[in-house]
Amino acid sequence: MGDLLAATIKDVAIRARVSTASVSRVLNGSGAVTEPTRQRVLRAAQHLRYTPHEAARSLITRRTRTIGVLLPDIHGEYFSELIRGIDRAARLRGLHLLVSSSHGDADEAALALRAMNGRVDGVLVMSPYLDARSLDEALPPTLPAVLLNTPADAGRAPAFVIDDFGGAKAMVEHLRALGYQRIAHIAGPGGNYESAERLRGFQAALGRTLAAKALVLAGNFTEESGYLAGQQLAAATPRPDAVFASNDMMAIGCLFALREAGLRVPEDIALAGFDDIPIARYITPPLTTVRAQITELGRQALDALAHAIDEPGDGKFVRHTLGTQLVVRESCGGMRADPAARPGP
Amino acid sequence: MGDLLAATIKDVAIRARVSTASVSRVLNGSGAVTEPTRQRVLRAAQHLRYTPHEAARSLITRRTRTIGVLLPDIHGEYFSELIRGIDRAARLRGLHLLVSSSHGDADEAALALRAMNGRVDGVLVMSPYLDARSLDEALPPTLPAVLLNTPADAGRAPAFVIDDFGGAKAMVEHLRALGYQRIAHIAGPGGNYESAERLRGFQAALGRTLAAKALVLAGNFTEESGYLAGQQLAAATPRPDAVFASNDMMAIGCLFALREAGLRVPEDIALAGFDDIPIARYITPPLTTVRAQITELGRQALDALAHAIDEPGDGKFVRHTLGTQLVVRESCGGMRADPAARPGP
DNA sequence: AGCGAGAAAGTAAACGCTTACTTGGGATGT
DNA sequence: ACATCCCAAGTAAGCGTTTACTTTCTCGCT
Repeated sequence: MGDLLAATIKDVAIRARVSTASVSRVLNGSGAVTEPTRQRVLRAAQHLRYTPHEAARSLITRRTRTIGVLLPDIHGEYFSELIRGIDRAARLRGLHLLVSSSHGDADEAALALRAMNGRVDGVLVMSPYLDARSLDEALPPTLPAVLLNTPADAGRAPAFVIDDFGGAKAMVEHLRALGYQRIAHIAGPGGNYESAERLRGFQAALGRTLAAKALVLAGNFTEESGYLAGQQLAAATPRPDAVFASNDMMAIGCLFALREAGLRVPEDIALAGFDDIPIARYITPPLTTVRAQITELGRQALDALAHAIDEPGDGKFVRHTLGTQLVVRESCGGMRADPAARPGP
Repeated sequence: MGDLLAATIKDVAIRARVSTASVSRVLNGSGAVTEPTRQRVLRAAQHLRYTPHEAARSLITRRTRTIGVLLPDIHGEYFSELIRGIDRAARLRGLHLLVSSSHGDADEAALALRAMNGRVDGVLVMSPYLDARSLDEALPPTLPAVLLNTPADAGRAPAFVIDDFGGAKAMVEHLRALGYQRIAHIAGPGGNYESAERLRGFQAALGRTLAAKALVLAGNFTEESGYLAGQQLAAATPRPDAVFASNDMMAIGCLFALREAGLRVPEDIALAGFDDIPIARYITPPLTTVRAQITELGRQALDALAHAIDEPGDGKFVRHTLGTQLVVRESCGGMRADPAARPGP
């Protein structure tokens, strides 16, 4: 009796000498069954190593217990922290994750989204590039969704966003309070919502006149783009006395370039980042940054999605903003006591 | 009227005034259809925003076009690089990824594996903790699988492993060649295959007598455990003159502890890691490490799995070993010219 | 003893799709 | 003009589940 094909509920039913309905009832704990029947079914199922075929099950129950996760092309620790938060929350609820990452443009994202039809009960979409219309078009109208770090006008679903504006503003205000005068910015990719918000925070903290003449370099959130920007900064005249990078990765790349150019951080030039990825505290000097609770963002978003799936038509498409926290370390000079600034037990 | 429920093939058929069979034929490009029919169907489908229900489709085709990815609790860039490699290769083949990460023990992994039945065409399992028997038990016997960094005796499926032993050995030999005498090791978690192999490589390079008295500290691949180990190392007498950490994350944590203890790297103590995660080149001093092509590992594994799915019963459960490469940077003193050692454009 | 209530188990109809098989013509060959 | 072949399109079975509905008993009650 080779088990070339996996056992089905029918096989179990035959072996246990009951109907498939009873097998189903036993396995799902629904309906009433006598103990002897229960035992027979359980034994048969175990013997055949039976596992229900999920596709068949979800066809009839209209539930896949899977949620789709659509991510842009994000790198490194930001990515892993986010997934970690989502994965944990999902596991807690017994949900599976269908992950599709590395989406450059809206078309790719829309395609991936369509392909998820019938595979997922809802989607978590991180689409810093998509505006409301593209999203509405891409999302099947029935599909519960939760948006992450998405522009404000994308009102088709609840959204969770990091307070990029507030965090950036606080950071730049901190730098100004420390006495830095010429603060430059390494921006994230164009058209990206988070990037834009952080830039806006940067400018808001500087005020109209200062912002107008501030040096803003283009980047794309990778270490490498930070490195390139760092080279330009080191060569600029007049040289800025502080740099606020739009994320930690770029700050780290920048740090490397600055050091190569013979500049000391923070003595010659202060450096700050955004995200507080785990590595930030381990570089030299430890990086002053804005803590964004990425794992928490993932967790909350998944919880909200799970809720939206269980209670459809709750209708309130609230936009939740997760606060940030200034983490002062040594890369900007003004070191203060801060429990988060040191690693360790 | 309202599209409370997503449109089905039937709706399309009715609207196009053809049978569902014809709709299916048009949409899948199978069978012959006249151009007028084709057009009608296409128009109807578009108008209804029809997307086939994947669960139904895979129920009959017995293909899900999805592969399961089972990962242990790995962190940071190792994780994201691996996923990136897998995701890219999957996208190229039009495959979806059902990801389940953060599995501590074998039981959890087995559970996750079972839950994937009927959802995936095959699985990619990274199970540095699982031995052959547990795996055989957990894996549905019919399910194509590819193993990642798994102990050698797990012969149920093809495996892709990093040459942890060779890489570690080469690194320690390099350290010895540089003249270091008392080389310590920060090990990875117990029971982990990679950890064990790297330790074995460390010992092999030292030779029996030296290995017997070498300082080996326990770690678990996190920065924090590296930090703790670093504190112990700084306090040890006699203090080692070099440390080989089982991965880069721990090396980075260790670096931080050493520096806190007032030690200079590499002058007072040399430091080396393993993996060459992207960040390794950006810390100070840039970390000498062993490059493991993690992205490539993911890519090759996925390709092999796709092949195993398309051509079942190919039967050759080969074990592929991916070579490593010594990346000499500054953390061990003996700086040499090496293109990989510097970042840049 | 007879009857109804309830519990346990079975029957069969979906779920949305693909596909082997059948049907119905029009074109072709003689 | 009639048989033959083929192509386009339709019919319906079946993928593995769940579940509403039905059947069959066993009890308890009068």
